[in-house]
Amino acid sequence: MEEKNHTYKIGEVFRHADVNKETVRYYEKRGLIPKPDRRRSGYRIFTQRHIDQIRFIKRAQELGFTLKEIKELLELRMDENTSCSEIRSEAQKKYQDVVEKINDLQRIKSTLTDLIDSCAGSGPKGDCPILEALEGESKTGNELR
Amino acid sequence: MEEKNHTYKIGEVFRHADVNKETVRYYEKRGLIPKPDRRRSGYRIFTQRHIDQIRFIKRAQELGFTLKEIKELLELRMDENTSCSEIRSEAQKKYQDVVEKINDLQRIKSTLTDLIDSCAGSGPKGDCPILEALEGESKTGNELR
DNA sequence: CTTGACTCTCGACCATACTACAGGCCTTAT
DNA sequence: ATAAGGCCTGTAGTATGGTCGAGAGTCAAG
Repeated sequence: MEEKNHTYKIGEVFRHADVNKETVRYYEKRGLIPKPDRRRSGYRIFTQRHIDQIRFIKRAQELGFTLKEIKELLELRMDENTSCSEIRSEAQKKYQDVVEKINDLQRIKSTLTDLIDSCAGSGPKGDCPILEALEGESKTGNELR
Repeated sequence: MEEKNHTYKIGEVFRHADVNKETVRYYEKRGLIPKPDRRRSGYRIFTQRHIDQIRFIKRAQELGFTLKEIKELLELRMDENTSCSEIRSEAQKKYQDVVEKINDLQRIKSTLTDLIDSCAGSGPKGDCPILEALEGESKTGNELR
C-alpha cells in the first residue's frame, strides 16, 4: 500500500495512466473525471482517484463502451440510490450489442469466404467472380444485403 | 431487359439506388463515381452505370470496406492490367480484418459474460462486482486488456 | 406564363475520440 | 538568475461518412 494523499500534475497522470495529456483534459471537458483542484498558478492537481477513474474509463472502452456510456456508468456509480442490478443491466445491454456486432461480422465473413472461394485467383479481372458479385445481381442468387 | 440509354436526374438516382442526393454528390466529390455529364443548366446527367456503381459501393460497404478501400477496388476494376488475383487479394485482406474484429469482440464478450455472471443483480451497488472489476486490480486476477 | 417541384453550389454541421498547435505563464534545478 | 521543460487556454485539425440549409437558377405541367 502506498501513500494515499499523493497528488499529481498532469504529466505524472499521463505516465501513470498511460494517456495523453490532451486526453486527460478532454476527459475533464467531457465530464468523465471530476474537475481537479488548481494551484494558484492554474496547474491542475490530480489525485489517485483521478488516475483510478481514468483507468476505469480505459477498461470500459476496451469492453466496447463509448465515452457517453462510460459517463452514464460513472454517474450510476456516483448515485447512492443505484442498485447493483442497474449496473448489471448496463453490462447486459452492452453484451447484446457485442453479440449483434459479432453476428454481423460473421455474416460478412462468410460472404467474403464465398467470394474468395469462387475466385480461382487467376485470369484477367474481366471474369473475376468477386467483382461480378459486387456489380450486379449475383449469378448464384446470393443476396448481399 | 430494359432500355439501356436511359438517363437520370439526381432525384431519380436516389430513388433507384436508395441513397440520399447529398450522398451521391459526396461520392462524386470523393471520386467514387465518374463525373456525370451536365445539361446546359448544370443539372447532372446520370446513367445506368452510375446507379450500378452506387449499388456496388453500397454492397461493398456492407462487407465492411471503407470508402477509401472501395475507391481502390474501383480503380483496380478500371485498370486493364488488373488481374483477378489482385482483386482476390483485396478480399482476403478484408477477410483478415473481419476475422480479427470478430476475435476482439469474442474476447470482449466473454469478459462481459464473466462480469455479468459474477453479479447476482441484487443488493446495493457498493458491492457490485462489475464496478469492482472495472475499478481496480481485479480480485479474480482477470486482465481486461 | 406561372407555379411548384427539382437542382445547383458551397459551406457548415453531426457524432466519435482524440491530437496538435500557438502563445504565454510557471516551476525547478543548476 | 536563468533556462529548460512543464503547464495553461483556446482553437483547429484528423478520420469517417455523411447530412442540412441558404439562396439562386431550372424544368415541366396546366
